Amino acid sequence: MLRLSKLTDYAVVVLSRLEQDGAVVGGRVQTAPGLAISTGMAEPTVSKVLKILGQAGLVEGVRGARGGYRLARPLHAMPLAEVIVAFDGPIALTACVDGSVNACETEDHCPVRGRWDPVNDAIRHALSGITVADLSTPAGCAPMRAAASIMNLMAE
Amino acid sequence: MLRLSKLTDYAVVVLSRLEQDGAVVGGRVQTAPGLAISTGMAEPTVSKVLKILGQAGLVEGVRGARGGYRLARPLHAMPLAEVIVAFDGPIALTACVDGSVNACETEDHCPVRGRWDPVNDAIRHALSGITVADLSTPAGCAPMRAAASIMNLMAE
DNA sequence: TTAAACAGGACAGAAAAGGTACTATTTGCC
DNA sequence: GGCAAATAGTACCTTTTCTGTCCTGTTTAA
Repeated sequence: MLRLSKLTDYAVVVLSRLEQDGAVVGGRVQTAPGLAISTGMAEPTVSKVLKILGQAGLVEGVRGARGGYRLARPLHAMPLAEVIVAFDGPIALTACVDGSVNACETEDHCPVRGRWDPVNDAIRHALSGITVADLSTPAGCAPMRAAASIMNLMAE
Repeated sequence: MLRLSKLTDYAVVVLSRLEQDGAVVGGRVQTAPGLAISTGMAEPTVSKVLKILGQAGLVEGVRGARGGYRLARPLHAMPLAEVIVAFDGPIALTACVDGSVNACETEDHCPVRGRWDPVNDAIRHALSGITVADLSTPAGCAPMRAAASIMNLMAE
């Protein structure tokens, strides 16, 4: 139906892990290699996720030796929509969107112009109440080999 | 953010056009070539859209000479979600969601597993109130700079 | 000075989407 | 009965996008 990037899912995992590791606001930092190990994901992939999260202002990167990442905000103050936007970009309903403005000029038949906006708004509204904290499990959750599983799933 | 197939958009156009042409329940039928002309889309593409809509039970195909398509239901009784499902499949937020339950045997380790469900539900709920009729405009439709705007949004 | 770690960009392989073409089947009409 | 129109289904090729990885540069604690 609607597709999210896998990186978005990874991001939630990484963010959850950061919180579990105490890499929170004002806390100590966690390195990308460390997160790669604890999440079971490949290190370059974790790095990529963290870089994007950093650009989005969701995590704070500390450079240099003894550097790493920590959450820029508590997860419960981090709207899921921000994560999605960071990885998937703003709502993009393909279609009339595809260049060729001139091709569309001749078509005053198209009854759909701009009509997806209510849908987009509805989805944004639906997402507005959800934070990353709502997607991360409580403490009891053990480290995840899941990443490997996820990759297997991807393989299909 | 969230991506829909182009065909989904085409479908809304075609459905709207069918209604405009009076190809409604119990009405006359409209042919795929005819719809291609009136919508400005390529004929094979229109055919593809109509076939899928037919399989989804949203339009009724009449075979043979003088055949064509008509709406299986009024647009206001046609949830947009059904159209989306027909073209984009059920909600599939990354890996864990679609199929292959057994591949995720270590599911109790995955902090995210099943956690996207609330998101999916929220989106489904948001869409549940929207019908195709809500997306089809009355006759005098404005040209599309809106599409260009959307495109710019996407581009970033 | 060195090493650890982030930052940024670039790239090849893989997957999916988009569009098209071809064939088979059905059915109204002469 | 035959022809033509139109849907139904399938398969294919091209293009685009995604994914994951690598490389180089920059920063900074020890």
